[in-house]
Amino acid sequence: MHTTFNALAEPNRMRIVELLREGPLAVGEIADRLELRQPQTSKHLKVLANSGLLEAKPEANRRIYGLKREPFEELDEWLSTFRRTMETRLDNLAAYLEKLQDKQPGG
Amino acid sequence: MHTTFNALAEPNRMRIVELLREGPLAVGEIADRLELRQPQTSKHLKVLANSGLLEAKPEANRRIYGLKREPFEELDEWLSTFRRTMETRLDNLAAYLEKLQDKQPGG
DNA sequence: TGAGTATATTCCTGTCAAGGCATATACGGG
DNA sequence: CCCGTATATGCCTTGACAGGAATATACTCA
Repeated sequence: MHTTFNALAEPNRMRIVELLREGPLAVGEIADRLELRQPQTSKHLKVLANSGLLEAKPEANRRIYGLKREPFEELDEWLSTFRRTMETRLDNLAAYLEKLQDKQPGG
Repeated sequence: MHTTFNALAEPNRMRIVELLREGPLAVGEIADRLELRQPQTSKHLKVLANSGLLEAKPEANRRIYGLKREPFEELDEWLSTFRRTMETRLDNLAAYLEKLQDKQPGG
C-alpha cells in the first residue's frame, strides 16, 4: 500500500498517471506531452509499473503503458475503512460539527 | 494532493496514521506504541500535520494528535473521479472483463 | 544481416529526508 | 523562580532517489 503512495508522491509520476487517464500511451508520447526526457520517463514508468499502477503492452516497436485498476480499487477499500473509522470516532466528528456551526462558546 | 501521498509514503508515518484511527493520542503514547524515539515521532507528526492529515490539540503538558477528515475526503473525491475514468475507458475495462471471464476469444 | 526507431539501462552527481543524539522550549506545581 | 515532565528543534551522517547524458537493447523492415 505505501508503495502505491510512494509512487504517486513524485510529481512527475503523478502527472503521468493523470495523463494516462485519457487512455494508454507509448513512452515517447508521454515524454512528449509532459515535456520529460525519454530516459527519466522510462524510469518513472518502471517505478509505476513495479508498484502495480501501470501495465505495459508491447506493440511492435513500442510499449504502450496504461493504468491498472487494482491499486485504485485497493486504495478505495483502504479509504472506505477510513470513512467508517471517521464516522465512529466521535471526537473528530464533534470538532467537525463545531466548526460547521461557527461554534458557540461556553463548551 | 501529492503532499498527502508524500506524507503517507513513509512507512512510519503510515503506521502513525493507522494507529490514530483508534483515536487521538499524545506524542509519547504514539512513540511508545510504535517503538519510535520521541524526536523522530515529533518530526513525523510535524510532517503529517503540515500535510493537513493531523491536528494537534494542546492539553496541559501534552499535545494530542488526531486525524483530520479533509484530506481523506479529498482523496476520496480524487479516487472517485478515477473510478469514473476507469468505467469510461473501455480499453482497460475490456481487459478486466477478459480476465474475469477467463477470456473467451472473439469478443 | 544491417539500418533505423523506440525504449531501457548505466553511471554520475546533487539534493532531500530519515534516524540518532543532544538540547531547547512549553507547561504545570510548589 | 526552580523543578520535572512532555514535546519540539538543531546538527550531523547516511541512504535513497531524481535528473542529465551516453549507451545498450528490442523490434521492424528491407
